[in-house]
Amino acid sequence: MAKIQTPQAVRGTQDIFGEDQERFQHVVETFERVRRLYGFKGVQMPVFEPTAVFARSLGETTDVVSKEMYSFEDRGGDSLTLRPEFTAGISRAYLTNGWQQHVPLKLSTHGPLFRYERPQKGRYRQFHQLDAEIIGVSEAAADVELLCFADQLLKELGISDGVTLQLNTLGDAESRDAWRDALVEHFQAHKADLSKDSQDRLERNPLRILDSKERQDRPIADSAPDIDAYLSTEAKEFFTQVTEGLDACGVSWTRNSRLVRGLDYYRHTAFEFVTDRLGAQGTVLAGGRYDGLIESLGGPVTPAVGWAAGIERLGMLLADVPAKPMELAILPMGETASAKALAVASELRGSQFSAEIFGSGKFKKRMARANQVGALAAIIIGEDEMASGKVQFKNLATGEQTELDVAAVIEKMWDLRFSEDLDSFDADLTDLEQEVAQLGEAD
RNA sequence: GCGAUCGUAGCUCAGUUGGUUAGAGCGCCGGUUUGUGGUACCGGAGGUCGGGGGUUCGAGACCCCUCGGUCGCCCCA
Repeated sequence: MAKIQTPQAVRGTQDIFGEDQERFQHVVETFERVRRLYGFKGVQMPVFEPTAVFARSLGETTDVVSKEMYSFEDRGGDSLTLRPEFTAGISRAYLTNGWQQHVPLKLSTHGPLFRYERPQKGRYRQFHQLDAEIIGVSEAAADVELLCFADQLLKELGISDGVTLQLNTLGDAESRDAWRDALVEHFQAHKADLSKDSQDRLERNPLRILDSKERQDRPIADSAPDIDAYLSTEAKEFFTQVTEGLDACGVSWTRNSRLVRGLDYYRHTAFEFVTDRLGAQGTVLAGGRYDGLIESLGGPVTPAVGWAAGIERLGMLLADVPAKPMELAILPMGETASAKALAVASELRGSQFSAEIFGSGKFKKRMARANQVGALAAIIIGEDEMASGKVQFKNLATGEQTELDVAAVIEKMWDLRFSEDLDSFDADLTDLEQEVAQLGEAD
């Protein structure tokens, strides 16, 4: 029989395992913990939606819709699309489930998204995001709360160093249109000097010329008018409330008047947390206010703000994530002991201790393995122990070994776990004391 | 979609102007040690040199195509 060629993984997909998985998991767990602190409810969304959900909300002409979506016909002939982002699906759910009754609605979710793009580091065809949205609040307080959440998340992940929050306002619809006209006029006057890409953008998406990376565009983009002169009184007031709110919460930010969004439904606040540590994929978390989106899906005018963050990108910025060590390693000797090992393992696990059986291979090897997984102790079960009903309990830190029954093992483990916690508490305390001492010296 | 660059063992990489049986370190398995973590020493497995075609007496190396990674552009988290 001819041997078949093993199929390859689909381009731009990843098999996340080992250290990468630890990083991924750590990002998600931190997000889940912090979002509760802010009272965001979790929500699970379908991975695919009718194509219209994204086509309408993102706009038919955007790159995402026109060339990056995974769209297909199902067996019933309906056009479906693997979600390229969360916001549109959440807005659809808000309308189809009548979630208006829960307003103000604070939602968070995370999961895979799909875009047909050229893969690079930190950029995949199936990628994963964290997402947070506040629907139904038109006040700037929602924008501030969302940004505080984002800021705290990055701090708790330990990656806020070198990441800056860039902030801008796009004003309300009226301000935005006035500014847009002024920009088009400005760029039209310099059209001949713009790059070819930007000349295209002038037709399609003039705001985007502002953040062009093309060298020849920079002088023209830099000399373009800021929105400030075109902001209505209300829009100006809104932005002031956002920035004052951030200052009050101790969230640092910088104004980037060139930061824009291409889509029409974006209003007021636009922001990006940016790092220079990821090359071209510098944006780590981004979002803004999208008061016009739900209306574009056929719903009532509904204010909303949200952000999304790339899990892979956050994971890459993380310092080493220590793997959670296994607490107990069980080493049975021989057939009957193997059966006994399973029983002992379930008893230990039932008492909330993590335990793994290393049942095959050389004993010496298994002992080394126990050490490698970071076990606090090894439990050895052999002929002698089977007879006595006890096990050998070896503390792997001290090398001390005693014969105990399982109940005594559990007791001993509580002590061990407690003293571990105490040690790490002491370490934290020492760190704190040092910080305080340093602060004292600084004064 | 455009441009550039790279692809040799599980991983990180050597491999001379084209020349015999393609190497090293780490990791893995085994032995010295039949029920105890480390070190050392010894041994072993593991490669259709990403894939296909071409040039040549001879290709891991040169040419073409293709797949994939990476870096820019576009777009975006």
